[in-house]
Amino acid sequence: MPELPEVETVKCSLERKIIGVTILKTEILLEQIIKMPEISEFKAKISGRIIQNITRHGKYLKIHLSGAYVMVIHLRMTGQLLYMAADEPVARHTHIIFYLNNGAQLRYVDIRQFGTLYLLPSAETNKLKGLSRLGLEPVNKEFSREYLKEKLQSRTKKIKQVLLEQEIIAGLGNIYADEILFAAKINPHRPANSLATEEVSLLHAKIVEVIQEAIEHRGTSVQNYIDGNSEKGNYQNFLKVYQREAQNCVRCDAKIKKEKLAGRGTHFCPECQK
DNA sequence: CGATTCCCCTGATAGC
DNA sequence: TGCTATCAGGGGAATC
Repeated sequence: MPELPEVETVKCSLERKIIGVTILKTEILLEQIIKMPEISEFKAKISGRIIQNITRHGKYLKIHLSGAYVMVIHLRMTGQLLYMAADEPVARHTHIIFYLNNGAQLRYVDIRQFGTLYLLPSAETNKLKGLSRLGLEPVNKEFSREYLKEKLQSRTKKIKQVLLEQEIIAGLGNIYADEILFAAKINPHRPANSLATEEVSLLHAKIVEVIQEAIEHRGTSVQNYIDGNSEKGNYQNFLKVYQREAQNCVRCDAKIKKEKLAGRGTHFCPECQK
C-alpha cells in the first residue's frame, strides 16, 4: 500500500521521464477513478497540456500541467502509476492510459479500484479537502517534537489511530505506523495523550528515522507496490513487526502479536512495547 | 465538534 | 476440487 515513502519513490521514478512531455489524449477504461471533473471535460481539459513538474504531498501525487492546471492522484491501496512504452501489453486492471508526445504512455493500474484522480486549476486545489487538510510531513523541517506533542496532548484516541490521521502527520499508513511504534517501544493501544514528553520525543525521532530509511530503500513491496518504472522497493526486508505475527521479536524474542485496532491489522511486541 | 461505522473493490487464503 | 466466507485497508461520507 503506497504510503509516503512509496509515493515519494513513484514521484522520483517518474520525474525524469515525464517532465516536459505533452499529454496528447487520454483513454479512460474505468470512469469511477476520475472524481473530477466529468469524463468528457477531463479528457478535453487535459489534452495538449505539458507536464511541468511532479510533486508529492502526503500520499498525494500532483502532476503540474501547463496553463496552471494540476492533476491530483491518490493511489490508495493498490494504485500504480506506470511509465511504459506504447507497445507494452496492457496489463489487467489498467484503468487509464495517457498518451504522451514522446511515444510513451503513462498508465494508471489499480486492482481494487480505490484510487482517485482529479483535474483542476492549480488555484483550486484547496477544494480537495483531504489534500488541503494535511498536517505536517515527517520530511518537513517544521515537523518538530513540539508540534507532535501539541497534536497528541488533546487526543484521547489510541496512538496508532492518531498516527494514521493525515491531518496530524501526512503520509503515514498502516505499515509505517506499526514499524514506528515498535521502534519507539510504544504500545499501539496507549491513549495518545498518555505519552510522556520523552516518549513523544522518541516517537518523533522514530517517525523521521523510519520514513527516511524507507525512502532510502525505495519503499516497501509487501503486496503489489511498484514504482513508476515497475520496480519493487526493498524496505520489506527491514520490517520488524509488520506481517511478522507469531515470529520472535528481534529485540526481546517474545512472540509478535497481531490484533485489530480500529479496523486495522496492528502488529506489535507485547513484551517490549510499553 | 470528535469519534465511530460503513463503504468502495479484487484477490489471496482459510475452511468445509 | 470447488465453493463460500473472510480479510486486506485509505479515506470520504454518513451517523451518533
